[in-house]
Amino acid sequence: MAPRTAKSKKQSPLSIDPHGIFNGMVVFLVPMAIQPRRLQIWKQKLLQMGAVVDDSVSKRTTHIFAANSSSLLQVNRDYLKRFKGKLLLYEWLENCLQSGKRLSEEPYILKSEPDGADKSVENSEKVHFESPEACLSEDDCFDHKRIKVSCEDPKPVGTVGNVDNQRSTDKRDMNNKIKDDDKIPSLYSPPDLNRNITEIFGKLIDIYRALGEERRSFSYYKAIPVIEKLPYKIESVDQVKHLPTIGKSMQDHINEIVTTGKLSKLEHFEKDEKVRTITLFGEVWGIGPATALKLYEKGHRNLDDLKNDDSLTNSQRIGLQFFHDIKKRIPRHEVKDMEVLLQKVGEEVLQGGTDSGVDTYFGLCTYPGQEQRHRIDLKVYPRSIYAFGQIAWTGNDVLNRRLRLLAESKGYRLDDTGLYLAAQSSGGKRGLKSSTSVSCTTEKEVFEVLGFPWLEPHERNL
DNA sequence: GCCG
DNA sequence: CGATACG
DNA sequence: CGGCCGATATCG
Repeated sequence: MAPRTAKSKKQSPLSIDPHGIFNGMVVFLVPMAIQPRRLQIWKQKLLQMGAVVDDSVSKRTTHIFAANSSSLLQVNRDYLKRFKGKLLLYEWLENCLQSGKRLSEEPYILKSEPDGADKSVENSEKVHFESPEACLSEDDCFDHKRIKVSCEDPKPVGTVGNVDNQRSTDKRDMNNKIKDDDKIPSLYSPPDLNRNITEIFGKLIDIYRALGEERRSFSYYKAIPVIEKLPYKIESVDQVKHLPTIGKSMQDHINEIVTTGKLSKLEHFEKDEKVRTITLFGEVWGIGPATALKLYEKGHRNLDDLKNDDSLTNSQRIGLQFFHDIKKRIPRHEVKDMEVLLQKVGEEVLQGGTDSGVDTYFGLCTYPGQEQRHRIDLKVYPRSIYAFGQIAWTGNDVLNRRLRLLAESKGYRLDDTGLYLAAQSSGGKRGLKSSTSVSCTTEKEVFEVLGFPWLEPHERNL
């Protein structure tokens, strides 16, 4: 069994903003020539942002959306004749969502053909195409257009379980420095057009956490990916009003940032010596608010002071030692390579003798708000390997060396990637529970079972 | 911090 | 175990 | 107002 399976995150009921940019609209969507999935997304967005979506055209309908004029044949003629609202191309919707604004409808108006109902020439002119020669038929034109405009709907569900592909462990893969994520904004490369905001929010995460305000910190933590994935640069608060996780306060902050370029609240924090110090301490892997405060009150004021403190745990010591390295992001393609390697290593180390086994948790986290983050971590435990998101780290050098050795024997160089393999094994309830009745209750036992020489913590050179 |  | 921490 | 992530992972 996997030590952990992906959490199937239930779709949080998205908040509905009756004053969103689509407010007042009563909409009918012509499903023809549209992928059901896209339709579903649009419907959801419309609802979310103040529109009403009907299953049929009625008197109250204000807007009908269609992919093209032929699609309108699906709509009852009589309804269409009486219809006084606007007939629009779906493109309008897409562009509104992309820009976050309610755009002018005029360029997107689709005329209904009262009679004859053949392909309308005017329509083609309303929406002009960059390469008309490529347009064999109207439908082709729309498809063409749609492909260029639309971004694939990224379904950020992490792949879970054993790797099913990518068996090759050639160096070729490692050296393959292709930037696979430059062009298409997707899950793996969010547009990130609002770094001015997310950067500041990121600092607030650390600050509030260091101050012990975990809840508040977590709010910013959740807000960042929401902002990160926006396909447009925020220029006004209005573009952000409807977003989940962005409430009054964050809106104010965003407003201040986009208008003044800074956030006085952050600057205030950064002027405070104590806040600055404990925030710094809190950035050390393994040091949280409680410890940070304790260290501060002990009189420590910088990282060098900490190095001489003997109260640090093993993890914290490593966190300190690799203060910068451990924050580095590992490119996805490298992580993928590592995973393959680690999987093999794990199999060798454990020889398939456990029921927790060597599983990989690979892909993007499905934790709330985290699914769009552009990062991947690797965590390696004695019995399991997690490819997880941001960093790989270790607390134990024995396994570290062993893995590194194996890695290098296969032509990988782990040093460059800042890969620190974890081996903070814990015994107890998380010991090896195995169908083959290998059971350990202490860390030492685990090591013995794994065939590692046991070293007391103080004997482990780091 | 946000949300219900 | 509770406390603490991470992403 | 009160509750709020993780079938969290680890440490002492």
